[in-house]
Amino acid sequence: MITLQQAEIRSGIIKAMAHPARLMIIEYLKAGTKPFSDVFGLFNLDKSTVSKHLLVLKGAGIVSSRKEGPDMMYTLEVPCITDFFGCVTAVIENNVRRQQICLCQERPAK
Amino acid sequence: MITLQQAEIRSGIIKAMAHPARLMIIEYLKAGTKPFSDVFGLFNLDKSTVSKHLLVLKGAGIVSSRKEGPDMMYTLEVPCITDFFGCVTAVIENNVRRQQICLCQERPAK
DNA sequence: TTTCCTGATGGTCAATATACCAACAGACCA
DNA sequence: TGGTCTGTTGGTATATTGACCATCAGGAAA
Repeated sequence: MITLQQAEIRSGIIKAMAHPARLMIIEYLKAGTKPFSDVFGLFNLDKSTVSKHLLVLKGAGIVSSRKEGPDMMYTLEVPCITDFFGCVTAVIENNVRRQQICLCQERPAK
Repeated sequence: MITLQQAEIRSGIIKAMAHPARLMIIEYLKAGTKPFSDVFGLFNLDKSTVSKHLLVLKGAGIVSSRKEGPDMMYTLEVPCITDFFGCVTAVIENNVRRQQICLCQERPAK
């Protein structure tokens, strides 16, 4: 059985992924190292907000950064992270099947 | 590229995992269906707190519940979730290697 | 030097998450 | 009918998160 301390460390990593913007950043960096400006361009968010999201991912060890000329380059350190999304998708599909959530439209009132 | 809507749905699942107690519950239920009382016994937490954690996991579709006699039985619906922990462990080990965190003891002051 | 350009940091505020205790609800037993 | 066992729900207090704006810091260009 996993200890509470182990669970806390793990949840630190998972918390870092638990935000839509950060998931999008992870997906985006899967294609390779990108400059901050490209990541920023994905969102309608303040620069500071995007910077902080990247800081969270960096703090968790999921991405790394390195200065390159005027740009700050961000790299996904642990690509296996994205393998997990397959399972998350399985959860979502299972939920849809069980009609716990519906992505298409409301069910007609009975 | 993943859409914002997809990212929001995914992050809902991941948020549900992003708590030490809920990670421990997931690990625990990997061994099979268990009654509430067993899950409760893992923690020094109020009954209501454990019940709410289970509700979060259930809401995300990660576990399901079913009444069995006097007990409420909880089942892990998506065992692939735990495969992910291998990657999380890889992140942690990478962090340790890079000395971003240290599980053993403080480095001597230089 | 002064002026950009790039991105990080600090402050603040609203929303969310998480814990506890207390009270409740359903099933079964006395 | 009341008591007990099981787990859930409601209320509340506190901590954390995430957004914005404003400001700052470092390097390149004028």
